Amino acid sequence: MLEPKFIRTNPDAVRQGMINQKSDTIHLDDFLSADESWRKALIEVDKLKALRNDVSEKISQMKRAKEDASAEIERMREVSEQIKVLDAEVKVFEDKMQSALLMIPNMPDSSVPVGFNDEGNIVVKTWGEPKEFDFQPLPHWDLAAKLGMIDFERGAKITGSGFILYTKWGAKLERSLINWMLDLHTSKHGYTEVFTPILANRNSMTGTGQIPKLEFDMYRLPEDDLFLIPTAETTLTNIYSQEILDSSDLPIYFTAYSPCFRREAGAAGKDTRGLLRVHEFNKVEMVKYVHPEKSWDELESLTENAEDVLEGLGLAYRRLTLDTGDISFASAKTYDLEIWAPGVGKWLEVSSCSNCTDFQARRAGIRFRREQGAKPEFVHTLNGSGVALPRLVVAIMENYQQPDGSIIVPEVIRSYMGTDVIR
RNA sequence: GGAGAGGUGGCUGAGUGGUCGAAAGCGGCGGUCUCGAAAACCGUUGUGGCGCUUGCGUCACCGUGGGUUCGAAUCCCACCCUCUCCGCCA
Repeated sequence: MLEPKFIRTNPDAVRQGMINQKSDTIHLDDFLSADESWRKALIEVDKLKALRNDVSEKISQMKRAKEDASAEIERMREVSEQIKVLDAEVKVFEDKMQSALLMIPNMPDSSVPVGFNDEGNIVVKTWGEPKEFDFQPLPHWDLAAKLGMIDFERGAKITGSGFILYTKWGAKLERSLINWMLDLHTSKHGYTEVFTPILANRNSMTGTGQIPKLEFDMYRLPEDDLFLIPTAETTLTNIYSQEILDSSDLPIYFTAYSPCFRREAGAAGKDTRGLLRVHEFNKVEMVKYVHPEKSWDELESLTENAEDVLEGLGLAYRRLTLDTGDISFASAKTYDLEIWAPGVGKWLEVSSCSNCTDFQARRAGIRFRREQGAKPEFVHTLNGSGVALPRLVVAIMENYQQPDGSIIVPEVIRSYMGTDVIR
C-alpha cells in the first residue's frame, strides 16, 4: 500500500496513477474523506484520554492517602463514556481508511508507458530468432498425445479441466526442468533455495496484495480461511513479514519451486487449449528483498536471471515493458518475458518480473535498519518467475520437435532427463 | 482430535488492579580508565499514530480481538501460536 501521508499530501498524483491503471478512484475518495474524519475524531479522543490518564493518577494518589476520590471517579465515569463513543467512531473511520487503502494500487514508475490493457506494452529486447521449420510443426497437444507425455482427459477426470496429468517423459521433463532451474538460480545467480507451504493465510495474502482485490480468483478453504497460493511470491515475500532486518542481511535472494493455483473465473474457451492456460501449474519463483536505492538495478538483474533460463534452453524470447494498464496491482514496473511457440504460432508469457518497491513491504511490515539505532525503513521487494513450467514445456516440445514426431532434449537438461531424445 | 503448561522489549526473565512503557541480567551504543584491548565503573538503548514543530507535547502498543473497571501487562470471554503427554498418521 501507499503511505497514508503521501496520499494525503499528493492526492492528485495518486489519482492520476490510478486512472492510468484503470483503477476505480472511488477508493481514493473514500480514503481521503475517512482520513479527514478520522484525524478529527482522533485528536478529540486523545485529549480525553490525556485527561483520564491525568485524573487516574490523581485518584490513585488520593486512594493511597486514604482520601475520598468519589467525585473524581464520578467525573471520569462520564469521560470514559465519551471515550468509548469516540473510540468506536475512530475505529469506524480507521476501518474505512484501511479498506480503501488496501484497494489503492502501487504507483507506476515514471518510466512505465501509459496505456490501456496491453496496447502500450513495448518490446524492449529480443533474443534469438523464431525457429523456421521445413515441415509443418505440430502443436504440443498433438506431440504429447503421440509421445504419451500428457493425459489431458484423465487429468480432467481426476480433478477437472485445466488440471494436468503428466505421464512418462512428460512427468520427467517437468521434474527435470524444475531441478535444473533451481540449480541454475542457486549455483549461478546466488539465490537461496527454500520450499514454502502451498497454503497461506489471509494475512499473508493481504501482505502481498492478492487480497482484497483478487480473493475470488484464488482457490480457498473457507473452513480454515486458507488459500492455495497463486504463486510462491506470496509465501516467499511473507517470510520476513512483520520483521526488522539488519542492513547487512540485504540483499536477500530466495528461489523456490511451488505448484500455483488459479481459478481465473471464465477462463475456458479460446487460447486455453492444451497447456496454454491451466488452473494448476508448476513454477520456479525468485523473490528479492533489497535496499530501496538498489531496487531498479535489482529488477534488471532479476529479469536477466529469468532470461538466462530461456537462453540456456535455446528458446527465442522477447522482453516487454508492461504499460500502466497491464501492470499488476502491487508493481511499480514489470517486464514480461515471452517465448515463441511455433506449433501454436504464438508468443507465450513465461515470466513476469516486477519491482514492487515498498508497496508490499509496507503492507506486510518488512523493514530494515541501516545501522544500529537508525529508524527502521521499508525494504523493496521484487519477484519474478524463473520460469513458469507449462508454457516452457510447450515451447520446448514445439521448438525441438522433429519430422518423425520425436523431441530433441535441450542439452542443459539431458543429464536430468537421462536421454537425448523423447520418442 | 483429547489433556496440561505457556506467549512480556534484540535475548533471558520479573511483574496478578493504580507512581508500569514495564524490574533485573545479557547484548548493543557512548564515555571514564588504558599505549591499545579486556575487566570494572558511569550513561544510554523499543515501535507506531496524531498535533504543533524539527524539538517538544500527546495517544496507543506486554500473542490477536472483544469485555469488566474511574483506572488493565495484571480480572473475564473468544480466537491464534508454541511446548509436553496421549490418540491418529505419510
